[in-house]
Amino acid sequence: MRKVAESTIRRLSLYLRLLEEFEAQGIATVSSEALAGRGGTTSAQVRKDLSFFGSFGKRGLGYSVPELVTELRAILGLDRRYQVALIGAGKIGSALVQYRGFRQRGFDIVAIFDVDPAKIGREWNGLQVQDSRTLEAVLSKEKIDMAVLVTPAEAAQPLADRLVALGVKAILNFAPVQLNVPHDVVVKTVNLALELETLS
Amino acid sequence: MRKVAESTIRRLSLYLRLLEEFEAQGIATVSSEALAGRGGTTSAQVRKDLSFFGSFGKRGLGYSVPELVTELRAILGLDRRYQVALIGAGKIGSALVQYRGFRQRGFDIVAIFDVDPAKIGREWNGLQVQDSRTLEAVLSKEKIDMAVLVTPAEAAQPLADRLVALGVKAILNFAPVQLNVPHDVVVKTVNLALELETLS
DNA sequence: CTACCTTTGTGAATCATTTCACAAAGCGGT
DNA sequence: ACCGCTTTGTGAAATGATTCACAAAGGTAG
Repeated sequence: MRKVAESTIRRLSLYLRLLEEFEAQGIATVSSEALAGRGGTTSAQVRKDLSFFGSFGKRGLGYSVPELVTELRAILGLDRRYQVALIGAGKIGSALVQYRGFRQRGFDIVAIFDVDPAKIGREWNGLQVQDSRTLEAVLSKEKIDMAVLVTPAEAAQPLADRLVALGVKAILNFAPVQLNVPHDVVVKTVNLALELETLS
Repeated sequence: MRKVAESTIRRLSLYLRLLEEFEAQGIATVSSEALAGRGGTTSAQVRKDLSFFGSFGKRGLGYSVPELVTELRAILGLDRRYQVALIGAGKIGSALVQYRGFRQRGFDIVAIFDVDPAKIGREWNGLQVQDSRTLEAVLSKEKIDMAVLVTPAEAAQPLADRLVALGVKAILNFAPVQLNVPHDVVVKTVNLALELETLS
């Protein structure tokens, strides 16, 4: 598969969400025009995005909603569940554990770590917060697909290094630092203050 | 000012953060090469980004750190403080209120709203959660610069409409929906599940 | 079977962003 | 004052993403 722009992937994700809404409303088929209207883009963009992966529509008719949902799930790798470790049991971490959107979309948080003795041992949503020092011991038994880093800036890089050493290939980083990782590891950094800055 | 790409703005924000680190370490001047190294980009990119707004460096020498910090703050509009209203006092909202990064970067949360009677009246970080129905009454007195929407998907659009009617020109949206607003209002949507999806 | 209407899929054209590459400029040493 | 080293600022080239526009295909009705 040739490489596809991140912006395309984001839009495919969006289409999937919209299609699931259509499906819930019992709508059986949808045109690129209709999808674009809901998604704030253009019909040509929708068709081009899909065309990177094949042709899923019927000319004159549009796309079958359930069929396209299935295709998009496969394209985005959402036809399976992912095991996620959460590193950092602060305020944001706590919000993420309870956030239903993750589980709904196939991401299961299966382990939580922190360095703070006051937090270690506490139960969060049925999971015990574990000591960060046991990261290697725990994660070599329990295989995870990705990690979410929610730590202070200075703790992020060392933890990222340890995760990489454990074979983790995808990290979602909420710490306001640029992480340095080998190029076969994907890092996505979300910086909340930065989002506000782009608005101002 | 001619229009500048959002990607440029994001990088400028990143440079500013890095420069503040350099400043804290007492480093007086920095080259585009050094900035690029820390920021995961290239020196040409750094220079091009800055060149949209003027020329701030000295050939052969580089950029004065404190000077460039000041310039970037001005460019990004971070040389003043912003009054922010938080709509939705759920888990994520609660995390955001306590998130120091916002205040540090010049964003002050000055009002919190929710519809849940169990939450209304509670104190959060020195602020009382107010009834969403009083949005208009409160915000016509207390002028705000931007709003952060942290509500369930179905509540987001009506609230966005009310905020727009109140003259709010910038909204940071955490609800997983595409908001419909007039084109003079800037909306930035952050979808946490979507970030994980682009990793998978 | 044909005419007509609709909507896809996709090259080509346009528009945007990034990278290249180099002249101009600042500094230090002699 | 001149030379050599460094680093900026910026047109030009290359690359990437979006939009256009239209032939091909599917459906329906007569």
